[in-house]
Amino acid sequence: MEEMSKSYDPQAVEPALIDKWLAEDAYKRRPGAGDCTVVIPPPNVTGMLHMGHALDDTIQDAIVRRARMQSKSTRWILGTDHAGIATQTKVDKKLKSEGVSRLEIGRDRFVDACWDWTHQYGGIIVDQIKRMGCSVDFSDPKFTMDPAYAKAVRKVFCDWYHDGLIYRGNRIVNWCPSCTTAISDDEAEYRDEPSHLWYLRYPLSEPVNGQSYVVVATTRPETMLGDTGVAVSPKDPEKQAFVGKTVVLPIVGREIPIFSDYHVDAGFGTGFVKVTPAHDPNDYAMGVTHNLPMINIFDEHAVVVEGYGRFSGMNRDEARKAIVEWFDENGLLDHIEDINHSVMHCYRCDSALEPWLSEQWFVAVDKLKGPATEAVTSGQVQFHPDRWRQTYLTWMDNLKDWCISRQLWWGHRIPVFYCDDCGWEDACEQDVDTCPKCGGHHVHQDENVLDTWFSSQLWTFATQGWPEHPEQMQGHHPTTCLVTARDIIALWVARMVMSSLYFTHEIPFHDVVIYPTILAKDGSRMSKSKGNGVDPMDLISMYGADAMRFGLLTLVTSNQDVRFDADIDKKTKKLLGSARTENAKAFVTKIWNASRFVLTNLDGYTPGAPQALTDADKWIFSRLAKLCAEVDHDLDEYLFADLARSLYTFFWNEFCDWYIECCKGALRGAEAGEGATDEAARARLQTQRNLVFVLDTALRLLHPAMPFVTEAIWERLPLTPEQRQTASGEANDLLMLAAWPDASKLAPMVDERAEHSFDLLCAIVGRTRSVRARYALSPRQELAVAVSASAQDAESVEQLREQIVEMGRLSSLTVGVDLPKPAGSVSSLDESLKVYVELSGLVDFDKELARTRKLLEKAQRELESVDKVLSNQGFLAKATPEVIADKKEKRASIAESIELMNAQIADFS
RNA sequence: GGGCGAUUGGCUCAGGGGCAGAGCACUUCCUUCACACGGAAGGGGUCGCUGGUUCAAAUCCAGCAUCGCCCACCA
Repeated sequence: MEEMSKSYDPQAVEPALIDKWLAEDAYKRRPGAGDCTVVIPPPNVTGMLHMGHALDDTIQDAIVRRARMQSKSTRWILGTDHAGIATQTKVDKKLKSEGVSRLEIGRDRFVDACWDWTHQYGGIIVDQIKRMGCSVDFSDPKFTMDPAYAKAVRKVFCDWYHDGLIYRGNRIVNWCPSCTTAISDDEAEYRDEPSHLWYLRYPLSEPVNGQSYVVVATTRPETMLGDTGVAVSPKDPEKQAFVGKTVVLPIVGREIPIFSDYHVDAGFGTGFVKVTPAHDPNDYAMGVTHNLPMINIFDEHAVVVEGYGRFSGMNRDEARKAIVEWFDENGLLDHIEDINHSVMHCYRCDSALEPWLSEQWFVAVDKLKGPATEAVTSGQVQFHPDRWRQTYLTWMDNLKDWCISRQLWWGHRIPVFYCDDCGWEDACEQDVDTCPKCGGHHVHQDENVLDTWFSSQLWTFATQGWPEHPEQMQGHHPTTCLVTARDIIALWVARMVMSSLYFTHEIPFHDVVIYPTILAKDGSRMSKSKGNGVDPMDLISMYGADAMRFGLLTLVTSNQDVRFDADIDKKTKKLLGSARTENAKAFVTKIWNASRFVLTNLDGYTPGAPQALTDADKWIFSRLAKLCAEVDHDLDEYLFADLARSLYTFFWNEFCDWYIECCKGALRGAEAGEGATDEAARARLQTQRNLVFVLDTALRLLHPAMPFVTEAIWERLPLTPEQRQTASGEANDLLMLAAWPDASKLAPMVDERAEHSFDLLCAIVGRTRSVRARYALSPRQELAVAVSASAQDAESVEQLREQIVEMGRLSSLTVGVDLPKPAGSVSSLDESLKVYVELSGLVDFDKELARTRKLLEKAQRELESVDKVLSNQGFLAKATPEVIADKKEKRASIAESIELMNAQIADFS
């Protein structure tokens, strides 16, 4: 076995292990007892891995790695999303930089360019996922535009179309004039912008109550060209006289009616609202109710269409300026107010969206939302943390029909075919070129493509052979869990539940794990434009993948967002470091070094079962058994911060700080050469076996969080082939496939008595260290210690005598029941022991005297406060017996401590 | 407007009726043969504010303040 290098270099070890795992086919889907199926939330092909992905994938890997070690049937499906708008935007930009527009090259060549882009960049994120150590099935990646996937998408569309769930309609949609596509409500972003409220005068056809005009307030003066009415509130008595009258629309000269509608808020503006049904969702609703004409004044680029004189051909901003000027010049501009106006923006290109009347495809949701609600209220689908259930249910409750058409070229084209000759129309799973009705050949397909979420909603089953090979889903659907971010609970999670229930009659997953959003250190969202984003690959190159993963897991609490502590150079935007990840890196190094210590102390080792020789062994076994149960619990409940904390505390603060130190004596014992006895040699061997056992088990438990360093060490452990077997008993030499520790088998090792004994050791050793530090004694200064204890505790201390003397650097250790205070000793109460450290001649007792008096005062104050509680009748009557007993015990301990201090003061005075 | 979260040491965060915690940073000591990416010992907090419930509140409840997120609306 290769020697362990003095320092651990993740940059060398990690890539080599990835190659090894892949070469040995360890990532492949595995048969087994029990199932663990996870689909990776498909990142956009255009993307680079960001912190959200890194966290998402780390969580999934931890889940999958444990399941694999348990020899469950694991299937972790990899894939990417074609991301319609995102990809089209990038390809558009690329073409533009080459001096071509997509309109010039046409649809087919543009789609080819998108495929080229996909092939060129789709692999980047997959490589990054691989570098993180994610044990996803790289051999069978999915893509939402794969031919098989496309078939699934098409079947879903056709079935819903024929079942009457998909329909076409004229609707106001959020139109992006730059992407020239409809954007769903969920994809639009509101942003407050300083703007104005323009008060415009609309002349009445005939005066009303002596008034010759009404004043309307608008933030969009340019849309007045399309006005077909003026509305007032039915609750506004003063305005009722105007209802039924008409105004003459300036510029256009159209006579339009004044009517009353509940949409109008009498208190806003003047109480008169201009109504533009083709360019505002509310006005559209009023237009439908009142049968108003819907006049579209903009083309797809938000440029004023023909027929409006000099205003035609102007874009929105030009038209606004020109129209306001016109009103001003003609004395119809009443006044202008400043206002903060929230404007919808395209979440991709950030252009202001235009409410625009157009023909779109919709999914009717009334039949889908009931079952999808039921799946969650019944607990079949569970959210972790549970509170996200409410987000899901609220959204489901308010759900409106879903606009699924997008005016893009990149995506699944809507499979509806039209016959130009006879007007036939149908959704078809196969392309059609001859009309089945009239036999004509003038058949064309709908130009629109589907919303990206329409295809990704099928992700759990379309990636598993549905609909052509349903047997592939057998035993792997519903999937185990979906790990994702909270901002797509509605966009994606909810839609997966709806479509899965409809088409597979199953929920898509049992558990939905929502992790906190990672914010920058200042609490703002990480974003490219702000330059405050952290690239996970930078973290990996600075600290290694294990450290990044572990650091990320410590962040996964039930919070809804967390700040990542990375410092970024403001000028260069370079990552300077992250304390959290740095600490995780130190932990990786600690694991390496502790293991190196164990492995370099194995001379004469032969494998054998662990067996406790001392309370120290019993203690660490007990702690290990508890850790194992804790780790299982944390993974079962998706409590990753707790998982990381448990592992860290056990390995560093218990195993390294105390147990290994405790073992050093026994390991050295037999090295004394000729003097070594058989007994010392036996103790040494058993200590080695115990160390290997604890280390081996700990590495297995650490593996899902930190796969690399644990695998690198484990291959060097002197284990038998049986010990290396998989959980199902197959031969194996990878930790990744080795059997997961069985908590129920370790449970008998829990030993509360031994844990108490070991606490006594820590107390005595800790006290001597503390005394040395206080009096600036050399760490090498040996001290004589006396301990007064109960009979049982005295026995425990005797049991650990060797370890205490060694670790505490004692010249002598006297143990007894009711032992008197040795002269010249400093005393203290630690745990249930009175510890006397003899310091005659070593220190200045005046100093100690002053310190003791101060402590005594504090203890007396404490005693008073405890006595106050204990004399409180309410407390005695209502507190639980345990709490009262604890309090009494505390009082006794303070009293004892005071007694000790008094004795000490008497001694030193 | 509706909902949710946060507010605990200088920083990033745990905890969740009965002794206030971790990591980083800070102070002192230690290069002793696993580890200075280390060890040991320390200092540092009125748990956002105001009330209430309770024998007991950092923890539960109400209100307030600040920060943030989601949903809806915005002529």
